[in-house]
Amino acid sequence: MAPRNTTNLTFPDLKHDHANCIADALDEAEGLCRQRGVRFTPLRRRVLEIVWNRHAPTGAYDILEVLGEGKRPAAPPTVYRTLEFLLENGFVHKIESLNAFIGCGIPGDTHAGQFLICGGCRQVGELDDPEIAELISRKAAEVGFAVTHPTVEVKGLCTDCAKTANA
Amino acid sequence: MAPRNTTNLTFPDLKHDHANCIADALDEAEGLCRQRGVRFTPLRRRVLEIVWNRHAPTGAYDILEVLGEGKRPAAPPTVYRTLEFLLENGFVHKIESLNAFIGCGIPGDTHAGQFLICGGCRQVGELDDPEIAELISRKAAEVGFAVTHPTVEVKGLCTDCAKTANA
DNA sequence: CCAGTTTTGTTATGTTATAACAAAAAAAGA
DNA sequence: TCTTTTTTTGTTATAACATAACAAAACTGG
Repeated sequence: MAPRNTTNLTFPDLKHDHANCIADALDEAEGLCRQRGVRFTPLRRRVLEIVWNRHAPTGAYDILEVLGEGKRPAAPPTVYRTLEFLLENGFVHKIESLNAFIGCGIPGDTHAGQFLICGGCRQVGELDDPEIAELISRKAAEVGFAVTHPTVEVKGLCTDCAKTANA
Repeated sequence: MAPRNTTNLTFPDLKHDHANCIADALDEAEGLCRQRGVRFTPLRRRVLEIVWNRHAPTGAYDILEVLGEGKRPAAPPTVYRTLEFLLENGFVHKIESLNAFIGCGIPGDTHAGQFLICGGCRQVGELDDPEIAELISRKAAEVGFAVTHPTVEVKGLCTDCAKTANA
């Protein structure tokens, strides 16, 4: 099985098998929906596919535009509702600082997500480090705060963009 | 000197001396502006005061409304520009997941901010733990990502709200 | 097939944010 | 001090992001 992109280790590898990575993500989502007894409708599949296609943070209105191609154009609530479903099921994450959505590399396991947002190429890598999550929860607990959803969004430069910046 | 609120340890203490905490924040900002050779204009002072007054995440349009009281109402760019200045100088933080702004408890030292967002009372505590920042930077570096701005926004319940929830 | 539920469509509107340019105020140089 | 330049603020318009409310359609379980 070809490696899915946006692993928990690094940035999307530009050399990866993109067609397969999308197909895998869709298959995985479908399986999880079946397990959970929720419906993976054509619309939901399509929206998830659009997000994975971009392989980068995608705004709701971008999705809307793609959805409309060919067919009668859709309205915002269609997309937002679908994204809500995909978020609840852990198939996408929302990047708050970008008002955008991205496919989750590790659905199934519900987690908050730790995102590395490159200011150069605008790509986002997902880091899911339990140590970070745990440290945050522990430090918060020390001041009496019970964490339910620890989100980390860090801005910086990915390897390639850092190289370019230095050159 | 009365304790400023939103410390780096806990939630805003409801018993703190609010009038002084605002005055201190304004004085501190004024001093830093002088040091830096930038202008702490009446508008900038006023916006920062409004944010501190709320002592909770404040939306740009909330600020706008307060600014307009009495005078001729201001327009959005006035507020956004002023917030931009306050952000650049580290006097306020933006909470991305709330699209809102909050006074920074430790201006002067530029830092990304780690926020504890209570889902009960909507208060936000600022935690500025160097260990967390460092761990994030280190883990990111391990995958070749150079962090410039590590932001943490965690949702959960503060001590009081957790108690209430259990009762 | 029927009743109930879930999903999607549709219209309208609310909320957050910025572009572009004009006016006013402050700083800097003569 | 007067003039030039820079910075800040005002103003108008619009872009970008998001949701409420209700109607229609599609699916589910009896």
